[in-house]
Amino acid sequence: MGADPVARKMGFRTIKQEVLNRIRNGIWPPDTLLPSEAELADEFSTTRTTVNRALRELAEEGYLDRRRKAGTRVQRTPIRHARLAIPQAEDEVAASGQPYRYALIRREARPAPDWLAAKLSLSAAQQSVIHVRAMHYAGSTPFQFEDRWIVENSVPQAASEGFDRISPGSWLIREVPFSNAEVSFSATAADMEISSFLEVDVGDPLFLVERITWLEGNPVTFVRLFHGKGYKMKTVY
Amino acid sequence: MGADPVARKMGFRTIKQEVLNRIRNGIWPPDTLLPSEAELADEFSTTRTTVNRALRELAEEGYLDRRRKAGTRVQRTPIRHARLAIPQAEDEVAASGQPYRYALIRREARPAPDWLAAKLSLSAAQQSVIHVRAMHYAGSTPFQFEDRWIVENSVPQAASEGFDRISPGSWLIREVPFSNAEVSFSATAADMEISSFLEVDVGDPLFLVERITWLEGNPVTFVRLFHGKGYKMKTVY
DNA sequence: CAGTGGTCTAGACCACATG
DNA sequence: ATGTGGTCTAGACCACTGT
Repeated sequence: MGADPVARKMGFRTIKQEVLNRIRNGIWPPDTLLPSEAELADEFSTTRTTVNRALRELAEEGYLDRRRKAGTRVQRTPIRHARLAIPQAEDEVAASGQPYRYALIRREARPAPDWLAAKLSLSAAQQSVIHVRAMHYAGSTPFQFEDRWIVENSVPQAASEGFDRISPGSWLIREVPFSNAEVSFSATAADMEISSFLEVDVGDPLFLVERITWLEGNPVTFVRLFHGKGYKMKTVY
Repeated sequence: MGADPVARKMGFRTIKQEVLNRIRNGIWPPDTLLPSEAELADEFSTTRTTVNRALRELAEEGYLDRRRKAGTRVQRTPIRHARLAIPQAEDEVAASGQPYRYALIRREARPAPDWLAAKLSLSAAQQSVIHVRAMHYAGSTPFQFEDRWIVENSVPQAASEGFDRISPGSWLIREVPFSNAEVSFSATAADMEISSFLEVDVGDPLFLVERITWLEGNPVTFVRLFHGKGYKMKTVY
């Protein structure tokens, strides 16, 4: 065997695959120090640029750990990441082929409650918030109950928006498209109000998505999205 | 104004930022066709390689849509993706600083029930499965109830593993580290058995992770992970 | 067919972390 | 101090796809 007699096209994809194979076959067990980029480039008869891209992507995908001077090592436990889309209710319903409908329940401007001020670390100037509750439907079926708080100081335009035709989510994505967010997923029990809107029994388990959004360090919005019975968030990795 | 008088270091990061700014400021509204890589390279006094990396990453992050010949366009609705790690219970507990404990409840080899055979599209040779139920604890607190099915034909080594000292999850990651998976997250109600193990009331909402794993097209395992009260899966994006 | 992105080459300089 | 990855340059050929 030895070197491949008919060297195949050595693209960065081929190199990624070959490196994965060597890890998989135990040639490079976890924690192994890989040869340097220069050495690999030589072995694969290619340039360091190409090797770099292959290794950089593998590191991004969780298989390798790279550090300057220290070199490239095989991760002890490959940390796999699922990539999951966080779609708007509207898009999610539309993707299922059902007609989407939005309905505002209530919109009110008011001072931020203490728990919200604490949760978002609101400054004195950010104490004025807008509370919006709304429903999203897939056809005639309740899809999602939205309970949202918007920091007026961070998005002044919200003061003049009634949210009776457009959902706060869609509106925000248009007004503040580039933001950072912290999301959490959990299970919770339906309270009386939510159960009536989602048409489930009180106490029924609901899939809950909570998200805090910032724009350049300023808190923009906190939202709780309660999903109807049977909802599953799926992904592949 | 016009051209920047003191041109700053034009790395691919700077270009990414500048492109994002132009989208954000409405200079390049959604659906806009961006200048070609060559033109941008010229504008930023850099090479096409650098521009390519900037745009490629922005496309990967969901901001741009790139097609040969068609060019690069601004996404209508930026599709944001959250990257979330799918850790082993053991790692998750350890990360919280609490002592981890594993306890096997039952392990039994048996023919696959019909629903499982259907769910995994099991062939005739894959009808023999191992059913494992186990608990994961954080200190003395129940953390996770694991209900797992392993296809014996796909992982023959499982036949001689008792799973009384090592959890099926940890064992599988060692034996079959490179697999594809389909994951779903949902909320469910605790049944009598699970509620007793997780020390919650029957009917209480539980966060449920379900995962099907394949190795080169062959079904390896199906697992349901029921998480204790108050569990939240968090991520940032 | 022609224009665009996709990728590779060959070489260089630099930042950084480790020894 | 030195080796490694991080990044950039300048140029080239190719693959795909819209016109």
